[in-house]
Amino acid sequence: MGTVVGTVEDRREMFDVSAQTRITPFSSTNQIGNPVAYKLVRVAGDGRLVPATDEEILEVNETDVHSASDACQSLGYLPTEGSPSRLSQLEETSEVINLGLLRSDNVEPSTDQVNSQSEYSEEFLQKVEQDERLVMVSTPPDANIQCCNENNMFDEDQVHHEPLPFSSDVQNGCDVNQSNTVEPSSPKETALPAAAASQKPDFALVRGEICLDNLPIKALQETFRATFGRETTVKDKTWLKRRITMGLTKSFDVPTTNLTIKDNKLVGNQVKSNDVSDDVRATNVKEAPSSSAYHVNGHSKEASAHSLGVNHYWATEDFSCEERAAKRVRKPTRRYIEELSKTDDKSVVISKDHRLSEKSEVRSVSVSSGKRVTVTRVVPLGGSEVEVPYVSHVRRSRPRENFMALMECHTSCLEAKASGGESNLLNSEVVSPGSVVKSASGPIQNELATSHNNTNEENILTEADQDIEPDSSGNSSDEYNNTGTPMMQGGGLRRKHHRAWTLSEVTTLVEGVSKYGAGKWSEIKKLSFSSHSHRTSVDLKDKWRNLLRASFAQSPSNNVGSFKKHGSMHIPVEILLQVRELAEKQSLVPPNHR
DNA sequence: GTTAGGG
DNA sequence: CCCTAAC
Repeated sequence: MGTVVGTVEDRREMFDVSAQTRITPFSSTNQIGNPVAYKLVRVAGDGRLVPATDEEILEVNETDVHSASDACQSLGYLPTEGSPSRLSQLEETSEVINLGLLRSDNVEPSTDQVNSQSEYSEEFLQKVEQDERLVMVSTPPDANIQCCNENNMFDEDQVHHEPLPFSSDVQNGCDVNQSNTVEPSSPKETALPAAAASQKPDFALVRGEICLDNLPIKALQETFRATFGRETTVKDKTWLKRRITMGLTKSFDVPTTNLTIKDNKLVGNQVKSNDVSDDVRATNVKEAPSSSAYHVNGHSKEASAHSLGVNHYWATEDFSCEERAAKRVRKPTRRYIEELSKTDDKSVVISKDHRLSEKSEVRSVSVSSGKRVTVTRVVPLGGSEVEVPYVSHVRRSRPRENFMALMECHTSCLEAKASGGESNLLNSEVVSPGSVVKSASGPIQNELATSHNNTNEENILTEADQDIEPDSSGNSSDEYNNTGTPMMQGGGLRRKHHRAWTLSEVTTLVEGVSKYGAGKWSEIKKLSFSSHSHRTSVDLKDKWRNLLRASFAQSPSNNVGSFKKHGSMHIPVEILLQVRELAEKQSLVPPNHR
């Protein structure tokens, strides 16, 4: 693969984190378009990494901001002045704060960068040693496994391509690895390993797992600050870990792409949207080595794992767009979106796991080596953010209940005013919100009883009678008591208030439809159902829909007096026939005719 | 705020 | 009955 047809848009994929030893958070100190690079440092022998702290970031600032912008230019990515750069947009958009920058040394290592790098990697070593003493107490150095991920990847590369001079070094003990340097002959490779080896042979630059597990809270907080560019006062270790992990994870999300650089120029790249959208996971797991390749200066090095496990942000966006265009007229519901995002997130995690198992993971960020990454999400709560397991976020309960009750109360107020009288009813309803917490069983039985009675009585009720229907006064309080208790004894969710439609209601509805027309639900509600405080216009609509179904489901040959075979309520066939008649009539008659 | 339609 | 997009 590695075909190269690219659009300018796709150049951002150059920001493929690709094994950079740093990612670039946009810290508060350094806004938009002025990316600060910071290093992730692998701490001690176990492969754990911590992001650099602010001091270190500052150090980096001078050199790397500069080199980063160099990178942009050499890659053809121009954070156009005057208009906000893509990065800044990204920054604004979400938690995708950290978008890794492809460093220029991928293409064109300059001595400047090299120097600066070796400089501050030394500083890091010191820092690391401190950290080590601080936190690495219990972890044996030989636990250092994951840091070789990238190396393995390069190993693969070796198989497929030309041998890489430094790959063997790299594999032995996970030595310093600057594999983001594409040119093996770059001075960096000589400089850095030396520096690292002198102090800590085992020390490797980022390239693998970040283990936050054993960090003390303080360190976590610092890491947090380094990652997100802001302080945190949270002392919850778990929260911090997750938060950091998330931040880092997201920073590694970059689209899968093909991209070719030749002679320090971006020759082209290609996002085969089919490939991407087809099966992201497949791409992540296996395909990438062949699907995303960097060709630099004649050296062909596959960036596989870099762009591989990665992001679905853009990819899935395209994907879902396509899908939507194809078969959706309606906007996807929130539920749909959430479910989509859920599966998406899952796939990310899964893919990463896959890659872990394939030892080709470069950027998997897991909370600790063995443990699973918990998929969580952060929800704002009372000003602070709370992390919750990322299960379906669909609101199944009805927070709106009170609101609905009020609404209904309101409407019934109006109705009461309009029709005069019924102040008793009104009062009884208004009281109810205070008495929300009641056991559900009582009202239910009550409700059933009353509605049963109603059914019997209402057969002879006329519309005029309905104002004094026992229903009205008797049920209204029940209704609102139910409102507050959607939970049943069993703990399951139960419908808030199920009130069977009485025959009189049905007939009223039918009459209303015949008078005002189907679809004029609010009118019908207002004019015919004024006394039925509980049937909303939506209810009417739903009921009518059901009636229609019932009426058309029933064979026309049925005689009057026969009843629905099964169903909670027996709707006399004459009513069904009437419904049907109305339906047919109204479907023919233009709505405004009436 | 109402209506339509899926769930 | 509930939810929510669309109007």
